[in-house]
Amino acid sequence: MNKYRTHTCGELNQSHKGDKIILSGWINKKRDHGNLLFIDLRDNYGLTQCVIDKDNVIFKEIEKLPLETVIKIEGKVIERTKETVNKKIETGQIEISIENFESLGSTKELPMPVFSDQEYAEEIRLKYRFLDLRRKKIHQNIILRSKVISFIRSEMQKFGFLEFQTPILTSSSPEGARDFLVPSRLNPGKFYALPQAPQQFKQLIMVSGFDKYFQIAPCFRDEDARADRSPGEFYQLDIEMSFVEQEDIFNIVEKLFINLFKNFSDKKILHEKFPKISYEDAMLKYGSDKPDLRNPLIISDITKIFYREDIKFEIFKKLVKSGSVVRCLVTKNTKDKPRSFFDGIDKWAKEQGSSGLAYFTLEKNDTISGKGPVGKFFSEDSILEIMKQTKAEIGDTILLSCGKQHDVEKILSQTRAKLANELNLIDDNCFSFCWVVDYPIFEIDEVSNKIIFSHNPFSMPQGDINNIDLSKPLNLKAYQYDIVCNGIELSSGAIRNHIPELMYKLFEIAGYSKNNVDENFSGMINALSYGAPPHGGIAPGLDRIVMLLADEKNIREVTMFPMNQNAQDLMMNAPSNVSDQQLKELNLAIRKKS
RNA sequence: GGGGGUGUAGCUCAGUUGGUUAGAGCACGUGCCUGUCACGCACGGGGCCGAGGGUUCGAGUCCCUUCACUCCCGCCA
Repeated sequence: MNKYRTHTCGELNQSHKGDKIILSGWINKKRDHGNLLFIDLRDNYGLTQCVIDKDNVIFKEIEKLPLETVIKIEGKVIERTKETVNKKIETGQIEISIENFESLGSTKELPMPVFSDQEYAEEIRLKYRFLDLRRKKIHQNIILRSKVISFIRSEMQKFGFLEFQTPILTSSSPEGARDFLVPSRLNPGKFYALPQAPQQFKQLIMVSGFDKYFQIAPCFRDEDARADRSPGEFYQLDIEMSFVEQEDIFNIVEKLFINLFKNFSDKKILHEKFPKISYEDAMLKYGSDKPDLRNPLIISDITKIFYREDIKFEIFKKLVKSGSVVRCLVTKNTKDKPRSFFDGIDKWAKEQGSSGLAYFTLEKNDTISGKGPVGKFFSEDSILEIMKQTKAEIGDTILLSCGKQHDVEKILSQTRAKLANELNLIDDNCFSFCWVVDYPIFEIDEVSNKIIFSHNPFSMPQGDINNIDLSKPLNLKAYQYDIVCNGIELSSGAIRNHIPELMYKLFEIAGYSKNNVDENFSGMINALSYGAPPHGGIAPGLDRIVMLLADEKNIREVTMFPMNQNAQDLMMNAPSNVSDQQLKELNLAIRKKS
């Protein structure tokens, strides 16, 4: 209790009847009857209706206050009559009879209303974020975020993890995303980089013997934004453990996630033991390494069928002979969908940059046949074979894509999501987690045609580490894994490669010489040479976890002060120009645009 | 870097085939109203129709250019 309030706006009820109280908060809403005025007073904790009539000398004054003025109200708690109780708010059993008030903070005309469930343009919301954050939904989202972080901290500590901070100013690394750079005043011409993740530090923490580490870690990547990706910065629950195998990490993370999601959401968790899907399987069955398992549609490879004589689909057959694959999706019982539906899907697929989708619906009269634009190319026998391989039944529709494997995977993955959406196949009231495992260490870069690391260069190859066959690098799998929930990639992690000699060999395959590695990863490689424990970890994205729990589609809805798509903070005017003096101290010159 | 969508009052939006004075709700101002909780009623102020150029007798509306925001692709080990 102080001079501003005896209670909050969310706590008064009949038990306070007759009490003299003081509340402070914002004027959320006024209902002015001329001789009787209702004010809904709002603070972080709730709403309380306050009432005053014209007999009070301050009536005229308080009547004039605009919405969102901050006021202090002194008054008495009155029990409402039965007819006037408001069941929609916590304090609806009572109201405050206003005896006196004081304006604590006046307001200019509002650029956006606070009391409204309407959607507003992003620009105005970000510029006046402090107003936007007063609004109920986003206010609750931010509170949820805080509670989620507290919960995670307490769980991790219970599991025996220690929380450490790692440097924000560190060195640039050649692998991965574009770095944010910070010029060094004391070392002219040199730059720090903000960490893309505390990857090397967390491994160094293990080498230092701390055994189990976690951190709610800020990560900085200078890449373009998406709805589920903030520009600039985001947070990870960074975890690393010593003397562990992949399965140990899985156990900890599954426990944490099940507790977390059960605690903060009523949605059903489909598999409490997260299914494990190999990268290869995921790419085949879902066309993506972040499959939404709520979606029942599965992709099948039917390339081989196109070698049959009794299929006359010459375009596909020709492509298959030159190395293309044919894969398909099956929609159940869609025989009554109008032709325009599937033509629309085909048209959409072409707009996504693919060569389109062929389709036919399985029909049975005297014989089984394919109905639709390309159905006539398939004999009854060939259709039976397709039905066998895809488990399709009469009345189902087969949608086919033919092309390079990578392109087919991509378009069928998108089609899978689109069809599920349009056919309403996804139960939005559940969470479906899975592990994607067995990632390849290397892949071929499409542009340069060279072998590059497909994910993390620090991951441990699978197999006997004393005797790994490096002759076919593209076949090498890593102890590398992702958690996916409802089609959203929540995190990736790995058992790390803690053996310098092996690391040099892998880097060599990706085109880095020993000197090169020594230079770029000196901190890591040096540390690993002085008795490093086997270790591994993972780093779930915190913002995306909160997004799922808050049931939001956009990451800015769970971020307090986000930047816009062009990485600008409209409220603080960042980034901004700096003085010549500052530039001079940093030995920097701005190059004029040509 | 590329593609899509949007841009009209402080906010959310409508605006017909190109037609004379650009509308509504909320907010704001004035007045009326003693039980509302999205209070109600009346009146009022408020607009470079994102910007620039063009077509036309005439452009919020059609064309071109450009800017801003947003979604997607590229990118994000």
